[in-house]
Amino acid sequence: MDYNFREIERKWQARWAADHTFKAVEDPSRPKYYVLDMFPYPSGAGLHVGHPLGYIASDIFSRYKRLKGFNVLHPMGYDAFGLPAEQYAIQTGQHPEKTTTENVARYRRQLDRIGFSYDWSREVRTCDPAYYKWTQWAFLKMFGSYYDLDADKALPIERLIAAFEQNGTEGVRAACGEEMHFTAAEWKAMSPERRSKVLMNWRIAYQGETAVNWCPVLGTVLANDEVKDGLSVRGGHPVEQKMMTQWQLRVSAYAGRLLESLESLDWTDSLKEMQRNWIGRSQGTEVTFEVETDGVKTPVVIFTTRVDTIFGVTFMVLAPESPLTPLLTAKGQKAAVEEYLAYVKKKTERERIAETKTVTGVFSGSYGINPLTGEKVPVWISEYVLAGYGTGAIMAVPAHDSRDYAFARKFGLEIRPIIAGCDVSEASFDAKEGKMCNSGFLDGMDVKDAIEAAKDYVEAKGLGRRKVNYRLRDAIFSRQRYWGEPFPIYYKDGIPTPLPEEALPLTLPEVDEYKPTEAGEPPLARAKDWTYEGWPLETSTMPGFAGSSAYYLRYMDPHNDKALVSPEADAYWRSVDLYIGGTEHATGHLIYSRFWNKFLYDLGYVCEDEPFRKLVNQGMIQGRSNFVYRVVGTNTFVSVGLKDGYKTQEIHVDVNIVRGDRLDLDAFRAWRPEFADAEFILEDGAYICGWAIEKMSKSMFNVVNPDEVCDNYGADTLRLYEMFLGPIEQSKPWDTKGIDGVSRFLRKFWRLFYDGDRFLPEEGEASPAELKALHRLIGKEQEDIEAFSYNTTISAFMIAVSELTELKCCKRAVLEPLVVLLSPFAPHIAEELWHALGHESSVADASFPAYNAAYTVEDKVTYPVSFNGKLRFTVDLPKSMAPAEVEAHVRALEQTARYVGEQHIVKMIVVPGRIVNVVVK
RNA sequence: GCCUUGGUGGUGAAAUGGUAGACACGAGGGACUUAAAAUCCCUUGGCCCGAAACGGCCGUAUGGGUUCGAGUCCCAUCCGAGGCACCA
Repeated sequence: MDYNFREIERKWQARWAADHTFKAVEDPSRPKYYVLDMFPYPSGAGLHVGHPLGYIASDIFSRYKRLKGFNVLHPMGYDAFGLPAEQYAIQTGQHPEKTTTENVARYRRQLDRIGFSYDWSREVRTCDPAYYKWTQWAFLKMFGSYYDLDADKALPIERLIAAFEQNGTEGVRAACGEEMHFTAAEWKAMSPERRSKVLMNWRIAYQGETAVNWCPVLGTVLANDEVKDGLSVRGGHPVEQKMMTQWQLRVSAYAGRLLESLESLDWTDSLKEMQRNWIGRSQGTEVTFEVETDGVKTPVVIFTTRVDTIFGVTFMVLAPESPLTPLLTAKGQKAAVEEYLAYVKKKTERERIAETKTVTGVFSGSYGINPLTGEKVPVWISEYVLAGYGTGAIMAVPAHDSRDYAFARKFGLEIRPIIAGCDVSEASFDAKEGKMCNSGFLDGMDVKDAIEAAKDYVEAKGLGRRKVNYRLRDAIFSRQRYWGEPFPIYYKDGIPTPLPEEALPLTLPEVDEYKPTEAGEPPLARAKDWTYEGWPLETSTMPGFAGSSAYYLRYMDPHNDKALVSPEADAYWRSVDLYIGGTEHATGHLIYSRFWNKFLYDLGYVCEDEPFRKLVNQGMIQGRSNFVYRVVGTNTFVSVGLKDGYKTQEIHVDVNIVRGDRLDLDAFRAWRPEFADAEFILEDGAYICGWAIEKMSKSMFNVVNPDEVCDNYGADTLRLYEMFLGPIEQSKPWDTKGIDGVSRFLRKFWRLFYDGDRFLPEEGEASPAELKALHRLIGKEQEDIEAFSYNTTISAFMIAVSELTELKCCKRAVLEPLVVLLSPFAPHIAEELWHALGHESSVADASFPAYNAAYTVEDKVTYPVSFNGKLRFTVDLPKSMAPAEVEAHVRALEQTARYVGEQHIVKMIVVPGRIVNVVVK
């Protein structure tokens, strides 16, 4: 019997599905392990070989953990709401649900061929009303909560309202948009509209006006992580800043906790660092400057991390969008300021980024008073100060801040150094080192000490206070699009009002077109009767990250229609033990999910504070493109090695008709009609293609479909090969050159069991050499899988199989454990052989063989080693070593021992005349 | 500019501070075969000596350092990848 992978794989995939082999059931008597992949967006293009890289890695780990006795939860689903399906719908008029369903079916077919151990009974789709009911539910909970700074967690908004009724804002410490103060009497006197507006200042999900990223081409706002270099991540369309009223999530309230608990996570340092930067904690001071405008005084709070440089302040700067800007514009400067504001406003975000080096600004006509020196300094307005960070106003110290320096140089403002001996003739001196000067009471202090001393001073004198700022902004949560979750909000007398929980899910209505209305309203405004009890419903929808923020919780209890997840299921599965996915979600999904989870944790719906314990980032698989070279003006193609002799045109050729850079000539002629009569200039009888590493994409003809690899080599070979390619965290090009190696390995493995039709395994005792090969592999595999070093595990496998082949091993006692060891990597062939060995149940239910170190130790003899006439230590040497060699070794050891001195040498490995390994206790 | 990474044969890559290049691909040579496929064996970092060797020298981006011993640790430099970027 030959290794017929097509038949074997088809057979076992059908069996696993029919037997529900991988169905996970809560079982408190067994330890759980939750392995999760980042669920895919089912695009129209289908899977390419890059997608399954992470899925294969997690599948191997799942199967391994299962063999180790864990009750493994390994689910899969689809992030099915999103822009591409909607753009397609706008173009074709097809309902996005239709294309999404088709794409999902195609993904599923492709995934099934690779033999994953998913529990498909737990599949979720974010666009399914039974699923998004819980996305809407969470939104309602956020709408109904505020963040209490004393409790340091989210609490029901009713508690805040009760506090307002008692004492107004007095004594309330809670995360909010702007500082607000009112008494209980004032609160009670407010109209319902006013109260609704005021509460928005505290709600965790709230409606508020902010500068948003508006993308005119997509007709929607975008979150910060959906914009890169001033262009939308999806589609690459220009994005501009615009003030708009939008739904937002108060993620900023969780900035401190998101930062702190990062420490406890088993994620890579680089990913944690990315999140740290994104959250951007900075410790500084808020200081109040009196600003005088046409004789009127206004207190202006500025934020700085360097109060110690306050004696070097020579001007102040306001953000153009700051609400203070009109207030602080003096009459005489009004025209100039307005002109500048108009100039800033018409710039797109992209232009703003492109021109960061151009310094612009305008004088406001006001003067601020330095609270420490009483000195008057001019107040300027410039776009280099951001309205959204700190207080939107700064004190400028050009001598010690490079941005202030550039501004001062441009507008001829004074540059006053306050650190002794620094040179500011060419650039600012930003370093926090040196001795203070020109700084009153700080003079002579070291800069590091001055920072603290200045903070203490400012606080003691009541001029300001210490303040921690975060860069992390609230997430804009509405999109003016069709294909997303509708908000469970209606407008009663114009007041945003939550739908009752019983009304969920609020399902997406049918519309005649998927475009915005003529009036510029979102597509949902086209829906007939989009109302609740006669009142209009919200017409925007939620963004992509809404549905993906808590999907890992839904897998724990996917069919529950009473709760997102039952307390029992949550208490059993708790959180994801291993999460595998790409780094591209570092500042999006992975922040939102953590926020969402912490919120649910605060309200007591989940028992773990963090969703993803361990996270592994798989690298990307790039494409390896191939080229042919057409001699210009002909239909003749010249092989790469000879192309320099001709004038040629480089043409991408489909990598699927190239093997090992050799072009399949007939397939090439059949590929395109215009190449049907192509002629070739060969080298060494073959046409060799050129190549380059590029992104895997249709237009480069370098997309390799996993289906084709499964057809030609089998799923087991695909799995093994993708893992053998290199460490999973690393990006690497897909190159089919090496695939024959693993394919050969599997056939060799098969031949340990079958010689033609003869089934070889037999009873009887295994030889020491055979056991040694087996146990070395067991030890190595355990160690490597835990470290996600799958490529070295596979190498160890190849060595073991070569050894056993050479030993002509046919002992069941060796071969049977070998099948179990292989099963996480190549489950189909393992299952087939496992059943051939007479087992009824799946190899997935076998247990991982126990490692016995005794078999791997070589025969050794212990020799005493002495120097200076005293016995110092012993050394193990192979039994087979000749006496003369032993003598040489012992002398070498003595020499080394002299260096090592009195320390005790535990182990030493020696080759003739040379010490190789000394282990010192 | 800042942060995080990485730099090892023709290629993908291995190496708790201890014989660098395991394993695999490719290449070259050979066996089996009418032939091919499949399979198996040998060689394969560079240079040198030699009839042969279990011979010698040089090699992990570059330059220093720590160590009995450095691909691995420390410092500086160069190059690549990813992230952030007027965040005061």
